[in-house]
Amino acid sequence: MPNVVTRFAPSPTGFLHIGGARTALFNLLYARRNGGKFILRIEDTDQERSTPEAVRAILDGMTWLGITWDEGPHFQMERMDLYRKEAGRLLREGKAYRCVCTKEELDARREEMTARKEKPRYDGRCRDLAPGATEGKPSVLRFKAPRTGQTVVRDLLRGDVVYENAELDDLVLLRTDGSPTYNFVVVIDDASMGITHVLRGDDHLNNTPKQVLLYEALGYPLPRFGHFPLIHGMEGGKLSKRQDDVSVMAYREKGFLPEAMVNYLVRLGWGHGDQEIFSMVEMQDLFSLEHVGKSPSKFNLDKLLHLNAHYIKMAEPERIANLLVPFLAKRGIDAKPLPWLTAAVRTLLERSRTLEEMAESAEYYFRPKPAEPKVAAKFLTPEIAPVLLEVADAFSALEDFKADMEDALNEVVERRGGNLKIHQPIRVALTGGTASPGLFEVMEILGRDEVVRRLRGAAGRIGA
RNA sequence: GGUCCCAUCGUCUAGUGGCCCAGGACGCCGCCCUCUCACGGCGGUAGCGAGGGUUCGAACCCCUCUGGGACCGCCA
Repeated sequence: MPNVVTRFAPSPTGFLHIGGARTALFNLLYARRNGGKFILRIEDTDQERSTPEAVRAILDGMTWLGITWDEGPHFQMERMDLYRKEAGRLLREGKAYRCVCTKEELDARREEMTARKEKPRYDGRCRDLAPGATEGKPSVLRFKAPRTGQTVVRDLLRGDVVYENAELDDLVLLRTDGSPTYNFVVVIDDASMGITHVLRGDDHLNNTPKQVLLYEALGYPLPRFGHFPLIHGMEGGKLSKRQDDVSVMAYREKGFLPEAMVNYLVRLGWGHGDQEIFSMVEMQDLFSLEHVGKSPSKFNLDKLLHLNAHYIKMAEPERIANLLVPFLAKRGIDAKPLPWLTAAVRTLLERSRTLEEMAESAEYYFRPKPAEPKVAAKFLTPEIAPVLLEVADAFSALEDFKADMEDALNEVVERRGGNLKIHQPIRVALTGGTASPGLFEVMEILGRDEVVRRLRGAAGRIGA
């Protein structure tokens, strides 16, 4: 048995969330760093909201990011017998009780308490009902939590957090339909799977004392807990679907590389001196809980973009060419990952922050792109038209276009007096824009005939 | 409203009592490189939330305030 076992336990009710991905990553890294095991568990006790598509989405997202698990995925729905058995045990031992309060009654009481500015919670009125009193009525099983004393959560990141038991609730263990609730199954699962370190988001900190009490009631050994801060949206507050892309896969679709994503995520809340760039292997070697921050961090797209640009620059052009194909397809360009595409990609590597940007830039390699009227008016002037034609003629006479195009162009410039500004007009004629890779690189990719064709086409449009 | 957590440049962070009149990165600005854009190089901008302590000495320790956040469900 490894001395460290961590887990990621998402509920399959949507896509893999940015925050969830980081939680998974931290758990993976902590396990790896300590020679431990990382388990994936799907928390699907909420049958209303859980879907197989969401399970798929979570698995896909993790796989894409390279967050691999050693065991699982386990599904809670397959472990029902265990939960029922443990629930029965608590009931027999007098550590849980049947509660016949209806949802409506509970809601009404909660509202009253809120109106009185009290902390809304269960008042415990079914706690000491006579044994037969709940017979035949629909009921839930509640945990009989201690009313006095304190529960201490020993948190790896926050130190000891003390809760008054009087503040804690008699939480529901089994619903009316007999299905178990989150706080109950999470304890049973973590214990039965031998989880040694429960590392999760801050939003669970206030659940933890309730779970600690359950561990004690069930007679399980306590794991270590660690709660790290949440990731906030760009405008502050929770990540919101309106303002932020919360789904990991949305970033894949926008043309982010998984290694950029993971690198960005690991730096959100964790640091290692001044280092900014981390490979998965480095993270696994260096990660430690002591260097995880305690305050929430805001998601910052600019920095992600910068990291993505970095990784695109560093990547193998062949790989990027392959990844680029679907992005080109989205723009109606049917490109196979040919050597030619790789050559084109090579020219775009250091001027693209995402694959989407690269696909956009690459358009002129595949089809002529007309210049914007303003750009055309500035660079494709009537005076320049004959020069364009002259350059086209000079090019079309070349045997070895690649080797001689620069000289040929210079000769034309010399003939015209030497200080002719011809590069930008040619760039505009060829690419439709004023920004592109080096002119001669672009021309090499396009090839002599296409260059001549576009030059003549542009000159012709000036006349018209 | 109650309970709990948190607080260094706009943002991500380094910093665990003297090495810090606070370092790196993103962004932004300027310069250099240059056929454009980008890359790269160089330089700059900007911060310890406030007030009290403790100490010879505080970004680091304590208290109060302020601000932000989480949770309070038969959701997870």
